[in-house]
Amino acid sequence: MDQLRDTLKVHNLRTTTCREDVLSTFINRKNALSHGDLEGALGENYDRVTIYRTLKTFLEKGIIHKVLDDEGLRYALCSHSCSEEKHQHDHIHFKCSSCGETNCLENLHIPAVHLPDGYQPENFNLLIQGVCPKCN
Amino acid sequence: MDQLRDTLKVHNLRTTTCREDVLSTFINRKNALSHGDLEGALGENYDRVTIYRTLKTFLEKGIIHKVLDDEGLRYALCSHSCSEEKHQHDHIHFKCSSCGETNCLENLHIPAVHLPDGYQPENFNLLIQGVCPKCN
DNA sequence: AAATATTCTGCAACTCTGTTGCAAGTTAGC
DNA sequence: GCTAACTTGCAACAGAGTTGCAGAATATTT
Repeated sequence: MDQLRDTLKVHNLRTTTCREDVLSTFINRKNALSHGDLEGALGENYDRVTIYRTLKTFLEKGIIHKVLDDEGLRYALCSHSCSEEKHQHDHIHFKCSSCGETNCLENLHIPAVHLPDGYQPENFNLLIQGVCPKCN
Repeated sequence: MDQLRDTLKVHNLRTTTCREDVLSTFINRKNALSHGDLEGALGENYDRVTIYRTLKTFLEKGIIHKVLDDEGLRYALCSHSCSEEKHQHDHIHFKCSSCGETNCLENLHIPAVHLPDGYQPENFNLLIQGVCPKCN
């Protein structure tokens, strides 16, 4: 897929099979993935450390973003072009307590919150846990 | 402090110095604490494992709740009486990117969100990162 | 197409976080 | 005070994440 290479190029990253594979794993599975998920999917081909570093690089370049979770950290693709300079996310994350999948609800935005004086918000993260449509 | 003993008793927990100390640490510092914070404060008196188990117990009994965070897990006191059966939290967490403290904004509630059909929400967690009044 | 500079990868080693089993110590209730 | 039930500390382990370094791969220049 040339699209993978393009994405990497746009973010000034060299094309390597590991990066292509990690990226395409994010694209194919659509939910948020942990390092462990990726290691499970690609671990035979790449070293643990390489996967960690790939995630870190993607994070810095704005290709993926962190998804907080009761039981750890996951990552999901940034939909709108985030950059090295600024991540901009205001969508909601939903974690299913039945199947365990976490997904970005791209269409739902976090409602505005009026903070008391003195608080300067920069970054919002809303996680909703419950049962997803598939498991319902 | 008898209040500490009372709190423990209410939740059917035996009075031990470790539990009293952990509880009073949460009461004195008012922000959310990680296991590491507690180990720093009490680590010379108690074993790491004991602190872990104390946190786990408090969590199950509804004395503290989890606070999600970019860089790990913290815990904070439940203000309204949560129980073993049900935790009920709808307040907002604010993490200061300058001093690193995370606090519960007890007075601010998470705004209602209208989820698409099929999603059954059970649990909300909103983390706002930015600069707090102290660091502003 | 070859040489070079730059960047990535794998390995080894390590740190930090969190868990489990078990024996010894402590608490609460009688 | 005695007993049953619970809690703690220790040791050992599992998992998550990081760092340094040498060798391999990529992009670039000629």
